[in-house]
Amino acid sequence: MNVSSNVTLKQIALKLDLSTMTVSRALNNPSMVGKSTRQKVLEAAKSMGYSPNHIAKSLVSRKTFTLGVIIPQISHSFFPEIVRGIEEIAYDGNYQLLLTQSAESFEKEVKNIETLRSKRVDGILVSSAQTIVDYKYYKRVINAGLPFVFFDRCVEDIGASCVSVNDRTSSRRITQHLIDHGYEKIAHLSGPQKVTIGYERSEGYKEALSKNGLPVNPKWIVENGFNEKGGYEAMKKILDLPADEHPRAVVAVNDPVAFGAMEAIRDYGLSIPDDIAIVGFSDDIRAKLMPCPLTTVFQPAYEVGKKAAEKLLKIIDHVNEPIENIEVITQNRIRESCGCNSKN
Amino acid sequence: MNVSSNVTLKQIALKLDLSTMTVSRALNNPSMVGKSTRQKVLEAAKSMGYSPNHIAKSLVSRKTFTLGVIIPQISHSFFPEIVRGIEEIAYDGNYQLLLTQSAESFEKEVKNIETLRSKRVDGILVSSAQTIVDYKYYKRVINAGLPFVFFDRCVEDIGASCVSVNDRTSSRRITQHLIDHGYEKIAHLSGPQKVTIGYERSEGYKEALSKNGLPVNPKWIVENGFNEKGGYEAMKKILDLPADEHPRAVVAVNDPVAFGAMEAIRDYGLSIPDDIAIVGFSDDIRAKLMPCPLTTVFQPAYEVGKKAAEKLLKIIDHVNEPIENIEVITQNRIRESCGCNSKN
DNA sequence: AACTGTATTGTTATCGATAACATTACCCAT
DNA sequence: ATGGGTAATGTTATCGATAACAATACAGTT
Repeated sequence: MNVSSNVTLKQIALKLDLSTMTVSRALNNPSMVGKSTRQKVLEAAKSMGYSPNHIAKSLVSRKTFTLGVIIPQISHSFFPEIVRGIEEIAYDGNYQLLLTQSAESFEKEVKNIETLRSKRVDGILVSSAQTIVDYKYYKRVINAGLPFVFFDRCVEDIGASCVSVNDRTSSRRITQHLIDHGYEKIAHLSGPQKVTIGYERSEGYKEALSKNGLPVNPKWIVENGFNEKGGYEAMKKILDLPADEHPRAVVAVNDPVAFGAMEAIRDYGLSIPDDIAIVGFSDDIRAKLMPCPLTTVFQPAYEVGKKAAEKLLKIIDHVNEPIENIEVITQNRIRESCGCNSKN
Repeated sequence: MNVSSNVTLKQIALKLDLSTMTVSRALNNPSMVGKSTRQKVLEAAKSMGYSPNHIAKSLVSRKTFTLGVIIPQISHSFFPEIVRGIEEIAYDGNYQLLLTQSAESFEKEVKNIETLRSKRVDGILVSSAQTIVDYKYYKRVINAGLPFVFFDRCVEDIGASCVSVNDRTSSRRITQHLIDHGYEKIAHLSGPQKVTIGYERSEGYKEALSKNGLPVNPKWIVENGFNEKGGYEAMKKILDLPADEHPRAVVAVNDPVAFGAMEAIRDYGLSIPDDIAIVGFSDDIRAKLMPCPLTTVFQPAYEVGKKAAEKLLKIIDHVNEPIENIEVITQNRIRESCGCNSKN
């Protein structure tokens, strides 16, 4: 039996010989209704299994208590933690989440946003796809007045707030940590420069070098994606240089790339951190389990989700909420791959 | 400017001096409308930034193209992968997901389901909270005719289909693997028996022992939650037995428990697998990185999500879709902690 | 010229709930 | 007894879209 025959106010009213208005009031504004009437209505509603039709309510109130969330892939890196944070804030404010994945496809992203708009969500949270081409599209949606907040992967100067991690300064800080160890020849396994986090982390790396008067050697900067395999190959390319051109330390754009690089270093018979030190970014759950535990940067993903949802709710509730770039601060996780805490 | 002033059919109609019906038809049933009229409507709709109001449509059609999903915690164990599977199937069928978390609280779960019902989702997918007390509540919702599918954590004999992993047979199989190694004294670090996966995995363990004529020793069965800490303490309790009562192998209810147990074993100066062999369940991303890589059971989470969503869509579309228990088959991941592939 | 058919457009009622206004009944003060 | 006030309930219109039915115009047929 799949015919969800939903009970309506009208049916309750009919049964009790009342007007629908009275029934509605008995359920929502009890003080405006006679005591005995209210009692009868409550009983009938319960026994008939009444569930208020939120759709009809939304049509009148122009409010759905629903937020749209768009992420590249829910199971990827720290998105589960971000979504957890978003959901908790939403729940506390009586909102629910329409969760969609873009799978890094701009087309899917647009289709999802269009559907969310049609469903009249009260606001949208977006971590944009890597393949994004048409910023104008976002601009139109934002100008149409839909509350909008970017998180993690932001699009700048487009009239929307953004919550992210201080990628550049974090990258600069962890690079500085290597410099403080006394290393001067420091390589960088970078991510795609079109992606914010790829670009920002590279900039942080370069800033740290310049600030300390160290030269940036183009041979030591290799861009090859965000995963283990990319890291392995990128590192190999560097290790194929003559031994006297080898760097003494490596800054990887994220932990998986660092894992790949560590394997490459071992495959070359070199040791971490004695021959080559290395640091990552993201504090992957595996980082501390590496043969030489990886020094890396921890990103408070849950906080990012919370802050993004909080900002969105503020925009929804207050007409003149300002546009902000909110940076959630990372923390270094100093382990052994940088040369600290060495067992020797 | 936060006033999302949404364009309506009426506004387009007014501007073009047409009836709303004609505008509606131009957009949805183009063949019923004159060519030049259609052209004008399409242009106006685009230039005015028209977005069809799905809320109003839903009110008439009694269909929202939205599925409710309830999970304990999105960032926990394999839920991200399950949700990814669900979302992909939903997307292909033009549905979207309202994602909610119960945080293992039955009260939250009920509140979420009530809201989802009010929002008139076309169906609900549930992985039930551990603290669930009142199965009657589910029964009422299901009897009300709302398409309903459980996944991973199921409630049986309640009139709803269920998609899960073959926990019992998987547990029996991995236990059998230890027996095939020749081990006879096999302990079990179990999970809470009220929770399906806890109970089923224990049963599988016991079945394997009985089937091979091995006695079940109550001292070797310790129940202490689902995480590392619990595993550590449970294992400690067993290792505190006189040495001649030590088991030769251990079946842990999941990988985190196994990780904790492995630490306890090492802390007792014993070696894995030479003194005590151990197996886990879930193929946690860390399993293969352990000092002695953990033999465990891989659960195809993505498949579970896909199957659950597919079943739900079938129930929504076909009145007489039967109730089914669908089991997704696991695979052993044989590594070294069981005694296989040993480096010695 | 009257008739039928088709293509195109318009009107009305509806989905379920509620805001805004209207009505009724009854109590109390003067 | 009359008027004013309040508590309780009822009526109507509305949110935006669409199903069902209605109307119009014009072409082709006999």
